[in-house]
Amino acid sequence: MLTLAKRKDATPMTPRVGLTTERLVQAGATLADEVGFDRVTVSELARRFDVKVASLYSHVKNSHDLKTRIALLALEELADRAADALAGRAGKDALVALANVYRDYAREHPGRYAAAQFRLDPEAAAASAGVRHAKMTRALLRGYDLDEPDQTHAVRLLGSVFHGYVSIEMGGGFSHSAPDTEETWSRVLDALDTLLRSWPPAP
Amino acid sequence: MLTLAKRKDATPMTPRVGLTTERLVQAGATLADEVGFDRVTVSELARRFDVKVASLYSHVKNSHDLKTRIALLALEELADRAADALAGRAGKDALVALANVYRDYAREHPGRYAAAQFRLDPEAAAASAGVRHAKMTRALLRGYDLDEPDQTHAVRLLGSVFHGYVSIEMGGGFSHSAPDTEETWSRVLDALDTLLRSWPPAP
DNA sequence: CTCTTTGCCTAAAACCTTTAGGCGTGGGCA
DNA sequence: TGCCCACGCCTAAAGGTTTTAGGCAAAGAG
Repeated sequence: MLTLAKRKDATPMTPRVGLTTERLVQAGATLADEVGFDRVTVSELARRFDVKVASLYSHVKNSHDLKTRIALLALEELADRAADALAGRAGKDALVALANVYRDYAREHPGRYAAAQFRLDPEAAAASAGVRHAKMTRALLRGYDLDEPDQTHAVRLLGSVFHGYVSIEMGGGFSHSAPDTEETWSRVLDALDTLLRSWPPAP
Repeated sequence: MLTLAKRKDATPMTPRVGLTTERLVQAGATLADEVGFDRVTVSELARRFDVKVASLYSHVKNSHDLKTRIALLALEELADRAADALAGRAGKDALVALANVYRDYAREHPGRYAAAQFRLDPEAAAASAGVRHAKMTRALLRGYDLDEPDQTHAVRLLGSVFHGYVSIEMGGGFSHSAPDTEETWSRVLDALDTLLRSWPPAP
């Protein structure tokens, strides 16, 4: 739970709560992790800051703007983690590390992760950390021997697998079957490593 | 646009419109494809049937129920297409066919595809066509030489790639970069085929 | 021809979004 | 020290979605 300034008492005109776009986005991200990104609402946020709803509209254009900002935050956080994980690693070591960044982030921050999937309008997308992510995946691939355009293909494949796996797993899609997802995850990473090591030549 | 019964005239009490859960779900799916799954709303549906909102609640428990039903419809349609595509094919041929089912469906029916990703509660998930999908992917893998548990790992990998790729591509994630996604898609499928053909043994 | 069921309606409460305008409070400036 | 203005949160209000409760008329059964 968020613990924020309470001001329910009768004090006629109390000091300002100190709203900021920053704080709103942060609180929004926390809220997303608690109740799900789709339930992040301007009203709920106002409630948590113990402030009237309209007050938030000075700091955030509208609901969509709020969600966009949360998405950007999540992408940034993810990229930071990825950069950390990649530092000093190469080859399969780096592959596993990067893959786990996404998976762990999704587990620790499901709401933020969902936010990272939020459909951004082109301008926001361009200004997002999405570019950093692509760059880092490319960096990771330096440990393998791939030229263009295969490198781009590989970047996209890795992105697809990471995102696809994590999002299916989070959605419970792998639940009711036998081998635990932990084992599958490591075998999938093995397989990807093998694949990248011997990427099939164009026909 | 949906073309449905209009009854705006002054006829005191006109014949019933003929609402059914079926028709609502169908119209909901169409609506999803037109405006996006997240904008599918009981109100909008009522508007399209030219009927009062409350009338829908006899056919659908609530908004969540409606969305769940649309999701189930989409999963069913997808499974039907997959079954068609898989019939009479094996090996890489089958792999490509199945993969394209997902991709094409997402392109033709973005709203329905989004619906298929809707988080189902466990009961609904169990009753969904999700099982059929898993079975078909397993069937596809008969063309490759995989024993358990590797087969399950492979099923999950394929699911991840298909879903991940399609959903990133739909979200515009592959937009601003050079090689067109068509080429990547076919190279990714090549790669998967190669990988399945020589699945790395457990360590 | 009456009875019951079915199907859509009115009414109403609760909640979220968004805009417009108001008014203290605090920081800046003299 | 004191004045002023911008900032920060508020009230008010309109419009949309969700959901429940209860009503009335038409359609179909006996």
